[in-house]
Amino acid sequence: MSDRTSLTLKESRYLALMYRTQVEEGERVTTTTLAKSFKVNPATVTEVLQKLAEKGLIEYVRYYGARLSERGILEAQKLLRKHRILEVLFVKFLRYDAKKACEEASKIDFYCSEELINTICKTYGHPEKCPCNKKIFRDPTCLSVVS
Amino acid sequence: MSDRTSLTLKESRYLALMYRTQVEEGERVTTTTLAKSFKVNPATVTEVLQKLAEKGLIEYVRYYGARLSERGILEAQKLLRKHRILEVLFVKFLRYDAKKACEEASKIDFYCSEELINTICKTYGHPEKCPCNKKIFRDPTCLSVVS
DNA sequence: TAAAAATGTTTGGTTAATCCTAAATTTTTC
DNA sequence: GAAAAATTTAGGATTAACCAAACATTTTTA
Repeated sequence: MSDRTSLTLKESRYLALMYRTQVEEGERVTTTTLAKSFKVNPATVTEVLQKLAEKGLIEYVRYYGARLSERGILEAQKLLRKHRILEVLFVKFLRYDAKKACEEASKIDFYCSEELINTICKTYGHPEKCPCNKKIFRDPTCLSVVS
Repeated sequence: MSDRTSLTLKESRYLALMYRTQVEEGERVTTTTLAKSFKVNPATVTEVLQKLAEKGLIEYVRYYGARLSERGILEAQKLLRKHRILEVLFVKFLRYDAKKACEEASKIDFYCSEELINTICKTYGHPEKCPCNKKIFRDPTCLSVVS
């Protein structure tokens, strides 16, 4: 059986989307919204939300909606950090445009280690914004500068 | 249901290992060998081999062993190409040592698009060897040079 | 060469992640 | 407050991975 706390790919996608709606856009996260975004049946969303609540990543109120917990926010930021650092790499190093960079980042962000991401981050001098100008979150362990 | 031909992560790992034993070391691939390598029960290996045979990627003879088919060889080379190109990137760009580069590449190789890999390949002038000196296979569609 | 040992397969499970439909429940809206 | 809309529950299905134990085959060895 898997950790009672580790995230699956889909779960992490839910968190990231919830982060963008709740924190970056200040809107309530509803089941229907998520269902539409992920093109799944609302019943599926409910299931995932319950799982995320069990794992302590969201506070979930039946028939109302969900809100990221402290830990949920941190997890979402971790994924978004990975995603955005990869975007920086793809734009700067491979000269991809922002859209393509985003697409390719989406395929691997979840699987990249934090260590790898931090190395890239250092290489680019700890960038603060991704190519589409969104904030890149700090990782407190990612501070030194490449000599 | 998934494609009758597409590969899962584990299946692709089996192919890559079979490639290394069969093609690069000229040895027979046995169920036990695979079971030990992947630390799984032999019964699990048999299952995967049957699946790979169904998908036309290996020729599988009960009680004897398996041998990669033409298509299996191509698939294995695709994955190994991705893996090795990533190693080049991590060693040259991030100054990782070969071992660390291999570890990090293993986490994402399967998920990287061929297009991404080809862009990296071009950027490094179509390298022919990975940091541990193994051959990097050519992708016929990866020919042009970055201007 | 026959029995023992090693190897490999089959059978019959388990678990986890995703997803669905239909029915039931709750909330919202008119 | 009743109908409409949103959400959840109940009950399933599928697929990927895995395992143990029983069985089959091949190989070794005495």
